[in-house]
Amino acid sequence: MTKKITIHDLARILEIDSSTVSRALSDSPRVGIKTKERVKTMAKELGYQRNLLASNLRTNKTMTIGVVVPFISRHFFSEAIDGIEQIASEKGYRVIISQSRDSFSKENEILDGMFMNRVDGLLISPTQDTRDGEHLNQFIEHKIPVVLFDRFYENSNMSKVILADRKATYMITEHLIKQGKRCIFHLAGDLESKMYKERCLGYKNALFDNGIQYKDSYVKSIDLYADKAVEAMKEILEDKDNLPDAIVCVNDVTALAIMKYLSEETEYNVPDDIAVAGFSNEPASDIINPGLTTIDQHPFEIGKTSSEMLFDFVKDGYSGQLSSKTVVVQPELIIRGSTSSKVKV
Amino acid sequence: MTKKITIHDLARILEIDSSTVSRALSDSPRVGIKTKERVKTMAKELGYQRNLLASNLRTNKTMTIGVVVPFISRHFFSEAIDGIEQIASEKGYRVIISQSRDSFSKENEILDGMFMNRVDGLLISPTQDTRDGEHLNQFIEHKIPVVLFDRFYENSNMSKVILADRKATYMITEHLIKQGKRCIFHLAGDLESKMYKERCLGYKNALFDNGIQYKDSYVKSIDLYADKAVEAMKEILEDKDNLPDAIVCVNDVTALAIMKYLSEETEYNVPDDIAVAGFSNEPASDIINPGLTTIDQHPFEIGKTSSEMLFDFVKDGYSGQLSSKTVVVQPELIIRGSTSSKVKV
DNA sequence: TTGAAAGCGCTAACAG
DNA sequence: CTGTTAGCGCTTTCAA
Repeated sequence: MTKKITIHDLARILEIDSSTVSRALSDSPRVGIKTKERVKTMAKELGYQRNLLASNLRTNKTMTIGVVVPFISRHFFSEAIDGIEQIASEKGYRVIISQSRDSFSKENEILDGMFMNRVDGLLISPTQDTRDGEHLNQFIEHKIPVVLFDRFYENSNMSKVILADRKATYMITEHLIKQGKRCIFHLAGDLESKMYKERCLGYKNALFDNGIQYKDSYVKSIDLYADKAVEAMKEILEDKDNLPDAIVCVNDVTALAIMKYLSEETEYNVPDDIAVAGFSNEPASDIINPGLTTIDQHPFEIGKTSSEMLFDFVKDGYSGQLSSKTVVVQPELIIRGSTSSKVKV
Repeated sequence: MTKKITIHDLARILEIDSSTVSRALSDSPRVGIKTKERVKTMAKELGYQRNLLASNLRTNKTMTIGVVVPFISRHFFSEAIDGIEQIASEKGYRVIISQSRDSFSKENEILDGMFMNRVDGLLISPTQDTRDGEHLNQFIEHKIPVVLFDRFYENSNMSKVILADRKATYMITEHLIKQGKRCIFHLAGDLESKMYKERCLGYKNALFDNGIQYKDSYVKSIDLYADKAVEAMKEILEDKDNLPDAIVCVNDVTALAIMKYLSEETEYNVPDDIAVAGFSNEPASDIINPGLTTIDQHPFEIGKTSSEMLFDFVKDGYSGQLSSKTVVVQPELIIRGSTSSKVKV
């Protein structure tokens, strides 16, 4: 193994001091132009690469931000990460990413790891089960900026970038009502979770505001998997006296599963008998026929925005007060054939 | 800002030496059980978190591996990363991920950064344009294990985990032939790229082995975007004397776009008039109707396998020779309605 | 079982 | 413009 070159090696060869080498390599104005060149040339020649561990230890900065998401491979998060990464790399920061797999204890481990690695900032979309910000305290205490995105817990007075979830389902539901739908069901997620609670609220509010009757049995809270969704739909369809003419799903995966089920295994037509709406605008929702009406959450923008907010804090060194900022991203209703036969496709 | 606690702080408070604290915290047998407890309790109480920068600098290990992919948000890669992350976290390693956005210069920057951060190993799926392993040399020279996955360049004698691409398109094409298709087109990617070249070869070989006639005009090489694919398809359909009865696409995105185009804007029926096959088994391909016949590349497995291979090297410290291992993952043909009306849905 | 001391590679006062 | 010196926080010999 070729021993790694250090500034001392360069210094010895060039017969100057290692501090001069260090300055030369970081383009300090306090070193002669000729020496600078000599150093840089030699550095290149020997394949010198600065040891960031040492450098970071010394400067107490890592130029690295940590990103924690439940699942990297989820469309929403991978898009958001894309946005985050773009901003970070523009600012010369590196990004380290971990997934909690929606496990609170894993999330804790990750956060400890990131703290030990001395990230300069943290972007996190907490697990479903995260009910408070206790585990983020070590960051706050040491003035390491934290920005939550997409998901957050109640009463969190931390900075965050979130979607207007309530408004989103409100928009969907209102749209369905305008289509003449009157018996609108809602396929919900875990209602203990702030996000799904909000989405459910938007749905209910829209019904209420439009004087549409609502029954508790219209809301089904399930584990958000395709098979669970189909199961729930079957149950719903069994009650012949209370058939839905529309269903607002809390995400696209379940909505798509239900559409597939309806078209392949039942006689119900989408959207005429039963309209189906999703949430997320997954790529697949534009590919199927009819297309799935859904909400675009602009994940890429959310990533960019939260990242920009973080860097504002990083730059100012949290100088101001612990000002907690909240940016609410506006959802976009994408109307496709699954709720409206007037729409082509 | 609460000053960060160090082992020296603990040492001072407990009136012992910092080296003892260090040993206690890393559970060295060379420290008394009682002291160990005292240290750990106090550490917890004060919220001590080891500074990994210092620790890593000292031990010259970071317990971190680097992962470089073209696009994080691409289904294949996010699944692969999932697999990688799983193995790494089992072994107690952290993962730092970057995307090259298929830019060779960005890839180079990333690699330099990872080297400077002293990753203990590297997993990389190079850009399209990467034609040699020059920029990986610094890792090799310093005996930092490198494993390529999915993509690789020609003549690379580095360890890698790849898909049997040629076999995959061979399987697809053969399947189409068995369906009675005779005029089979191929929508290819950049044929300078090893991977797409291989896929094209598989297609050609299958035709040849089955005595099916082949013309150069059957292969269209395009930029792999949905709109380009539709464009190419339109062109193909213009030549009424040479209409295809099947088309083998080099990925799902293009295949799905073509299916959508055919069903919405033409009279051609899929699969009876024109069968369509893709490559990747994107989630959408199972959701549309008819389903898209495609290849499952087992990205999660590829991630796991390459990660396991890397850790074998990391563990052995590259001890053996520079043995370069290659694992070829077998593709799985997923037959759906887009190529076979006998398959339900 | 514990302490003393050195040093990983780098940066940044301070001096000259 | 350059050198000297100290030290970031940790681990690890060596010595007791």
